[in-house]
Order: sequence, then structure tokens, then C-alpha cells
Amino acid sequence: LLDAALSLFVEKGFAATRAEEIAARVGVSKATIYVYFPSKQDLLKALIARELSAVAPSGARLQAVGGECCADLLRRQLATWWSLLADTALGGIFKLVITEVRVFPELMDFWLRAVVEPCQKSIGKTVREAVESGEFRPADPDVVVRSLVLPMIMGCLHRHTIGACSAADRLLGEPDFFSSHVDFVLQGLAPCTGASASSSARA
Amino acid sequence: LLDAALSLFVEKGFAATRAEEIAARVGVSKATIYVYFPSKQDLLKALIARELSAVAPSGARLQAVGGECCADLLRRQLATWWSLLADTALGGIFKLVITEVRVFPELMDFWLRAVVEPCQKSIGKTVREAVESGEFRPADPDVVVRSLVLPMIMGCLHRHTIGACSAADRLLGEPDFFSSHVDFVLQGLAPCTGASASSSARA
Amino acid sequence: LLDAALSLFVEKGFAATRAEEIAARVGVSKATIYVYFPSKQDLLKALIARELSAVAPSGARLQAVGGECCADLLRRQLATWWSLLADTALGGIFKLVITEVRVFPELMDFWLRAVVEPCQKSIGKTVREAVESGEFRPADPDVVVRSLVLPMIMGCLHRHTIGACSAADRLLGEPDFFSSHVDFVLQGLAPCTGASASSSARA
Amino acid sequence: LLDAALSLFVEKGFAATRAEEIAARVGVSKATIYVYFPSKQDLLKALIARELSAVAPSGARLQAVGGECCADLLRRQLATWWSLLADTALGGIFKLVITEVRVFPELMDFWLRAVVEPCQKSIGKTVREAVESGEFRPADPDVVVRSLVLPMIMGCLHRHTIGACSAADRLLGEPDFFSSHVDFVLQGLAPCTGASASSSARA
DNA sequence: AATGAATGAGTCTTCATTCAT
DNA sequence: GATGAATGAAGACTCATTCAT
Repeated sequence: LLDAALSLFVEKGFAATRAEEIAARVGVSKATIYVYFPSKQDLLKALIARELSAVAPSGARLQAVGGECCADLLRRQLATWWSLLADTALGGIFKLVITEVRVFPELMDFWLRAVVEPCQKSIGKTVREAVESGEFRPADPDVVVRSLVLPMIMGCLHRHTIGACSAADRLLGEPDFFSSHVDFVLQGLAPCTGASASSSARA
Repeated sequence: LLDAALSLFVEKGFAATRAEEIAARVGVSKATIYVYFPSKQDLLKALIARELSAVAPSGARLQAVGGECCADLLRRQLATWWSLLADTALGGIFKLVITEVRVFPELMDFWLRAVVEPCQKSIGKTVREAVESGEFRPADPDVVVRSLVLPMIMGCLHRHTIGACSAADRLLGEPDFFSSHVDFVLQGLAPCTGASASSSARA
Repeated sequence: LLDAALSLFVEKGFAATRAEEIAARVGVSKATIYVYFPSKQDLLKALIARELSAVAPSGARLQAVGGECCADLLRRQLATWWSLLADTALGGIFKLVITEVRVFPELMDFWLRAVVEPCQKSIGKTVREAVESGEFRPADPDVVVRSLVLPMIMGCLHRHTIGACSAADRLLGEPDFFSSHVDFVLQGLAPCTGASASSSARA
Repeated sequence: LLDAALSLFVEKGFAATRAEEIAARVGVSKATIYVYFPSKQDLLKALIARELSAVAPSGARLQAVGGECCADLLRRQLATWWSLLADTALGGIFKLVITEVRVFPELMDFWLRAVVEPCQKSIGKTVREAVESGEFRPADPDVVVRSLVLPMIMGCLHRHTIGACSAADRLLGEPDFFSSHVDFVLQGLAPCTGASASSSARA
């Protein structure tokens, strides 16, 4: 199955994973892979494609507001994102894509469509509304989105790299970290603060 | 030289880089590599070790205060870090370690010593002082450090992955992004804000 | 097959035999070897092991007496041994073991089990009986066994070394040589001779 | 020096010995070898040539009789031979030649001139005289020479193979063994024995 | 559909050999 | 004369891939 390939590719990288290992993990023969996929690379592409099509709907499902403020909507959107990264195979795919884009530039497409676009669209849209409605002070929505999302991506990378090897630095795995981080950023976006003198000078 | 190996390993991954390519890039024969390194793996380790020893002093160089507030000290510390990641080979090493740590768990050691420790020590210390002096409101310093640093690491990953392949999402490469991000977080740590109602309810 | 490897190893030595040659001689590809044996060394060991298990039964088959004297039993035992060395692959294995034992000390085990032990047991036993029954004069059975057997081993070495290169010194290949040699030794063991004055002084 | 090369070639075989090892053992650089010898093979040939020229005089020095019987002269000749094989590098050369003749048939020449010829000449001559004088009963001198000498060659092979690896089968290293063996054979050559009925029937 | 057997095309690694110093 | 540095040529071993069954 694609699942075995995915977890091995994520763990050891595409080049370092032997077709035989994938087969062995599923309990079939090495040759069986070639019944279903013309080549190892095609297996990789099929993998990514499957995951891409799985994210699309989730990503598109931008949380419509209840009566809540933009900050809370953002929190919900980000929480949804995080559970997507943490609980599904998507987190692994992220590591895989980051590891292999330079070798297979086609993967860029995945990144754009599964990461950049949804963030821009669903999260960026909420930020933009918050800025327009005055709930946030003026700020580049793209920057805000990244401030919010990047640590999450690092968190899922961590889970498949450092976190898989050592118990040190477990903090990134805890869900609390992300809500704290979001709080820091969102509070920093609150409109009327005269705090932190020197920073305002720069910003 | 080690430099050629580094850039190739960063670009294509350890397994996908052929010894011959490294040699060719330096203009020597494949066999010359083995005059200086017992194996490809040893080359990798020597690489990492060299970079590690180069960072250690820089990382330890915690900026002693002038008469500035903790926030500004932090800004300067983070800027130093970022120029380290952006202008030296260190950024590539980060990608390499993240990519290969599952295959060579020995690299964990590098990550802990070059990333976790210095951050904890030099940046974490400043954060702790800021909280204690009341410049920041109460917060877990470890969480704050990560909120600040993670996007920087993603930034340097980006530079060696997505950013190397496509002009899309160039934002992460711009220095402004990081100062903005730091501002968001630091303002979110200012003590006396009543802003963002629902978030304070949660925090 | 193992046979091709055996004859090449015997001819050129382990280190000087290329895996490709072995494969070529059987008409398969170099890689096929590695389907069946993890390494060239394992091929060597498998080779020896196979031959070892083939000798064990033959070696153990100590000729039970008819009504013959010990000398004749010995002659028959030695003739059996010789045909084993001359007509089977065992002779080659002997040369191989002698050639490679310093590089692969594990081969010692083979030598002990295939050469020393059977000789000691089956031939030594007959000699001991002959001495006890008075058919031979008192003598150390171990010495006698070696006096009888060593030229045979040299003979099989010869066949795979000197004899394979030149027609000179063909004598060792002839079956008559061994029966003559055995006769000399056995007659030297006859009990009641006053001959060869100086020798008896020393013995 | 040639000595280092000799002991390594004897130990591991020509193909398995690296030029660097030889140099290291003498304490010079690998390149130094090529100052004195055009190639590794030439080193081997020079080795053999040197030893060959060293044996020639010793071999030729056939012991002239005092007033002793042929049997005693033979014993002295063989003892001289054995001390040559055991105490000088010659024993190692024998193993080397046997190991490598198939790869370098030129070595045949050494064997013929250092082994076959002297035996034939000096020892064979004494045997022939003994047969002619009636001290020995009629026998093919070539066969007798081999009966006497072969175990000695095996003994020196043993010393550089099995004996170098294990304490088992130490017997071959003891000088007593050879004098016993020679006694057995020489007594078997005594003229007037009616012993060992069946053997005389065959001989 | 599944696979055991086989292999072509590499890839790492070795080592005898050269040569400028 | 000696050697450190470099390498061409080769050899062990690997692995994605094929194919007859």
C-alpha cells in the first residue's frame, strides 16, 4: 500500500528507501509494487497526489463564522489545521516534500496547493477581515499568516525528525504550545498598545 | 572540500548525492575524497562537526546589554542568529540535519548543541529576565523562545527547499518578515493589555 | 554454482578471483551471485562447509577388517583416502584451506575436522592396534599416521599447484608412488629387523 | 626491505597484501617501494630470485661422506635440509610458491631449481648409491627421495599455515617427528626383511 | 494478480601506481 | 632518495526493474 511507502519515505528519504523494504512492510513481494506502479518515482507521485486530493476539501472547508470575533475564528482555523497535520499523514508529507523538493521540483506544486494556497485563502482572509474591521491593527496579512503558521509546520517537521529520535525538546509536540504561540501573536496584533517602545519605532 | 559536499548534501540529500559529483565540483578525482575521509558517512560527520565548532562561539556570544530594554536585546540576539543562519552555511546544515536525522540519529547531538542549547541559554535567559523584571507578562520562557525562533528555522529551511525552486512565497526570505514576526510576539508579551478578549479568557 | 567458485579459488586464490569471473564461468550475471550469497567471503565459507559435510561420512567410514592384517587394512584405508583426495573436489579444498587459513582463521576448524580428526581416528586407530598386537614395533601412532598421510596431502597440493603448471615432477600424480611410500613406511615398522644399524641406535 | 614483503606475502598471499602494508612495516612511505621496484610483481620476483640464489649454494653443498653408511649420510643431508627450511626464510618461500604458481607460472622455475633439482641431485644421488651398494634393496630413487622429503615440505607449509593459527597438531613442528619418519622409511628400505607379508607381495 | 529469479546500470570503495617537490 | 598528494582502473556490492511462470 501507499501507506507503507509513505512512512518509509518520510523516515529515510526517497533515495535511501529500498523498494524491497516497502514491499516487506506490506508483506508482499518486491515485484508486486511494479504491478501497481511503473516505478519508484511514480509511487512517490501517486503518494503525494493522493494526499493532495485529501487535503483539498479539508483546506477549502474554511470555517464560517458563528458570531465570534476574527481572533477566535483564527484560533479555530489554526486548531483545525494543526489537528490535520498532527493526526493524519499530512504531517509526514510535509517533511517528505521539504526533503525532496530540490530533487523533484514537481513537488513544489503540492506545497503551493496544499500549504500556501489554503493558508493564504482561508487564514489570510480572516486576517484581512480583522485588519479591515479594526480588530487588528494594520499589518501585512501574509506576514501574519506566516507568523501564525510557520511554528506549526516546524512542529510537524519536528514530530517526524528530532521528536522521533529523542525525548529532548518534547515541547513542540504539546498542543498547548501552539495555543500559547497563537495568543502571543494575536495579542501583538491588538490595536491600541503603546507598549514595547522600541519595537513600535521599528514597526 | 567540505563545502562542495555540504551544498550537494543540502541540495539532494545524503543518499542521493554521489561521491563522484562532490569530487567533480571541486575538480578532483573521486578517489581523492577517500584520501581525506574514510567514507561518505565520515564526510558527512566531518561536515557537521566542522560547522558545529564554528557555531559554538557565535552562539555563546550572548549580547551583553547596553542600557537597552530586554525586548531590544532580544531583537538584537535574534537578528544575530538570523544573519548566522542566512549568511553562513549553517542554514544548510539545519536542513541537512532535519533531513537526515532519522537515518543518522547521531545528528541529534548536533541539533541539541547547536540549536536547542544556545536558544535556551542565550535567548531563554533574556526572556526570563524580562518576565522577572515585569517587562513581559508571565509566560513560559521555553514557549516564548520557540515562538520567536521557529519561524526563523523555517525561514532557513525555506531558503534551501521551496525558495530554491520557485519564486512563489518569497516572503520568507525577506528580512522584514522576521522583524515583523518578532514585533508581533514581543507586543503580545507586553504586560498591560486588555485586548483580544477571548484570548485572555483562554490564556 | 559453488563448483565454479571452488575451481577458481583453488586456481588463483580467494583474493585474486573476481566475482565476475565466477559468474561468467557459470554463465550468469555478477549480481546473481549476490542473490545466493551475501558476500564473496560467504561464498567461500559455503563452499568449504558443503565440502566438509561431504567428507564427514566418507571419513568416518573406517574400514572394518575382513580377516586381514593391520598393514593391509591401513593400505585400504589410505587408498580410500587418496581416491577421495584425487577424485573429488576435496583435494582442491585442501589447497584452498592451506592457502587461505592465515587470512581466514575460521578455516582452521575445517582442517581439524576434515583432516586431523579422521586421520587420528580411523588411521591412528588401526596403527595403534597394530602396535598393540605386535604387528608393528613400538612407535608413536601420531607420528606414523603423519608419516603415511603427509605425502598424500602433498600429492594433492602438487596436483593443484606444480602439477597443474608443468609436466616436470609428474611422479607425485601416479598412484604407484603412494603405494610404494606406504610400503616403505610399513616395512620400516616391521618388528624384528636388525638392519640399518645406525638408525636403530638413534631410534 | 624484501623481508617485510616476504613475510606479508607468505602470510596473506600476494594479491591480498597491500603495498602500503609492506611499506608501513619497514617504516617508509608507500611510494618508496616504487623507488626500488618498478611494480609489486617485480618485488615478488626479486624476492624469489634473492632466495633462489641463497639456496643454490646450500643445496649444492652435498655432504661428502666421512666413513659413514649411506643411511647416515642421508640423515645428515635431510637434517641440513630441514634446518634450511625451518630456520631460514626458505620455508616461507615454499608456501608462497605453492600458493602463487598458478597465478605466476614463472615461479615453477624456482621450484624446479630450488626443490626438485637439489633433491634429485644430492639426496637422490646418495639413495642411488645405497641401492647400488646393496645397502638398500632395489627401489626407484625418485620415489624414495619423495617419501623422505615430502613430509618435510608439508612440515614447513604447516609452520606457515595451520601451525601459525592454532596450537592443535603441533607435532609437525617438532624435530623428532622428522627423524622418526626418516627412520621408518630407511628401515623399510633395509634389504633382507621377510616381514609384513602382504606388503612384500605387492612390492 | 503475484512472485522468484535474474540482471544492467550504477555506486562506493580500494589500491597499485605516478609525480611534483 | 624519499614522500605526500592524487588518481585511473578496477572490484565488491546494491538495487530498481524485468519477466517467465
